[in-house]
Amino acid sequence: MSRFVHPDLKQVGLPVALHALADPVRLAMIAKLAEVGSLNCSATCPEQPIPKSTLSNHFKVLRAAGLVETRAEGREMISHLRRDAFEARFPGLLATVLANRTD
Amino acid sequence: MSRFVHPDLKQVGLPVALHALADPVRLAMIAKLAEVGSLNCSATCPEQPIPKSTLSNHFKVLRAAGLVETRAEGREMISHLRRDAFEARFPGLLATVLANRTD
DNA sequence: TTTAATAGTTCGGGAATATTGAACTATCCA
DNA sequence: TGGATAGTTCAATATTCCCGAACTATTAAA
Repeated sequence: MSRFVHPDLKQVGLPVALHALADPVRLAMIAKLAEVGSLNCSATCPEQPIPKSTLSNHFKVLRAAGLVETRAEGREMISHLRRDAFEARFPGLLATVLANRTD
Repeated sequence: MSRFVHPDLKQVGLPVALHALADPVRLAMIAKLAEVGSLNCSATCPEQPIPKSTLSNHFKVLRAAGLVETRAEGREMISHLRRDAFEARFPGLLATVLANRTD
C-alpha cells in the first residue's frame, strides 16, 4: 500500500478535470461522496457490480484530477471530495456538473 | 458526403457532453466558435497542425454531444454552437467550462 | 469540357487507454 | 496463527483514438 498522490490543483488542467467527470461510474461516485461526505472505497461504488481493480483505478483518476483525497484508516481507504480546493481551481464546475446529473 | 447527425439533446447524457468537452483540441475549437460564431472546419482548428481526419472526428464527437451543428455550404462545412439547445439541456455547463478555460 | 485544386469524409490499422482477473499487501479479529 | 476483509498492483485483453490514404463533392482554371 503505497501513499496516494494528491496533486496541487494548480497542476491540474481543465481537460483532466472534465475527463475525470466524464464517466458514469465516477460521476455516481462523486455524487455519493458529495451527498454523504467521506466513504470507504467499496461503499462509494454504485449499484452495479464493479470489480475492485476497476474501482481502484477510478479512484486514481479522481485523485489525479484533484477531486478526491484518500487516506488509509485501518484496512479501509477513506475518500472524500476536495471541495474547496477544486472550487478554488475550477469555480462553479463541480456544482454545475452535479446539478446537471440525472440519476 | 452524407448528412450530419444532430441529435435531440434529450438523448444526450451528461457523460457524453463532458467527454466531448474533455479534450484540449475540442475545447479550443468550442472556444473559437463561441467567440466568432460560425466557422468552416479548418478555420476552427487551433494553431497546431491537426490532420484533417482527426479534425473531422472531433467535429463528429461535438455533434454527437449536441454542442455543434454543421451544414454544408458549397464545399465548406460550416459549424456553429448549439448554444440555446445545449444550455436548455445542461444549464450553465458550457458557460462554466468556457469560463474555466485557460488559453 | 476536362483537369486540377479545395474542403472535408470515411476507412483501416497501429498507438494509446481502459477494464478486469489473479496475485499480492496490510489490517483486523477469532 | 489463520482466516477474512479492504484494497492495490500487475499483466493481458478489450476498447477507443489518431492519422495516413483513398474517396466524394464542389469550385475554378485551362
